[in-house]
Amino acid sequence: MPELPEVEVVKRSLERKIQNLDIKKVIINETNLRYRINPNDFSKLKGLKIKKITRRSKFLLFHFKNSIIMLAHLGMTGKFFFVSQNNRKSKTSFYYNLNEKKDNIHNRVIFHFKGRQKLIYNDVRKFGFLKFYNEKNYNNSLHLKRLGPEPLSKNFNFKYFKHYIKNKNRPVKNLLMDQTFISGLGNIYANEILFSSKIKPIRKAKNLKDLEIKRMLKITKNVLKKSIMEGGSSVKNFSSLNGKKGSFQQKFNVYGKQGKNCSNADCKKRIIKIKISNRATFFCPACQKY
DNA sequence: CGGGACTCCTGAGGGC
DNA sequence: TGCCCTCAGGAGTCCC
Repeated sequence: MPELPEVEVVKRSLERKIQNLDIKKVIINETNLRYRINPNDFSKLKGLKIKKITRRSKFLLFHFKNSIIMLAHLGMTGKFFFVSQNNRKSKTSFYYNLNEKKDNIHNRVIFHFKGRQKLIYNDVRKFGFLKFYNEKNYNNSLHLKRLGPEPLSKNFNFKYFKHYIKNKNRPVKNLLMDQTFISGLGNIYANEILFSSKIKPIRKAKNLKDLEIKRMLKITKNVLKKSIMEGGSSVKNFSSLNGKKGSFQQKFNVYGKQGKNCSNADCKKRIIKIKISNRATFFCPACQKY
């Protein structure tokens, strides 16, 4: 799933390519994404340049001329591709084997630029969306206004964390996935952060000790930074294009590893899988005992 | 108001 | 081989 590091990587690689290109036309193959597409929004883009792309949490913001902002969310399976003149598809996003012919079925929106380049929004499951705002109102949008701090910002700190968890009976894993507490984590990183922090996913948030909070803060930031540097953990090894499922999972310590040996060398236990709030949760019963 | 349950969607994978 | 079932889950909405 695209989480903060993957979205950040997409942002960086896309921006280099499409900044200052002029939109010639936009072809919409599917209007029924997470939110129904209004083709009029896209026809207004004709002749406009993309000034810049920014990221907030897992959202991408395309800043066009005329103060138009397109808010994009990749959902589960959303991907952007940039296709240049030589027609070589440039992967800016991840995960699936891009057997191109077959995958073209899922090209939902295609932005054509002057000069024959294209930006393709591809999304198998249609959980993602493209929605329009302007420079004045986007921050108050339904999607952005309630978001918690960026994990890598200094606003995500001990004081904030400690204050927030007071009286919170929820499992700490739910807390990590709660976008109003911290924005940008999803199921994979929540599982991995708890493993590295040696904290049991069902632990009640309010019972976390100060030292554990400090450990989690540090690990959260480190895991995300490292993953961005490596091009997004879940993208790792994907560039070979073989799309073998195991190739991206091998980076993980617990996610999808139920029944496998714990990756800590001195631990003999196997990773187990449970459900928390109906979400798959993986942990080592020995390393994450409390 | 907090938080759990449900919902959208399609393809992969397992069982028989 | 093919059919059917379950699972994957971000995040908005509903409801207790």
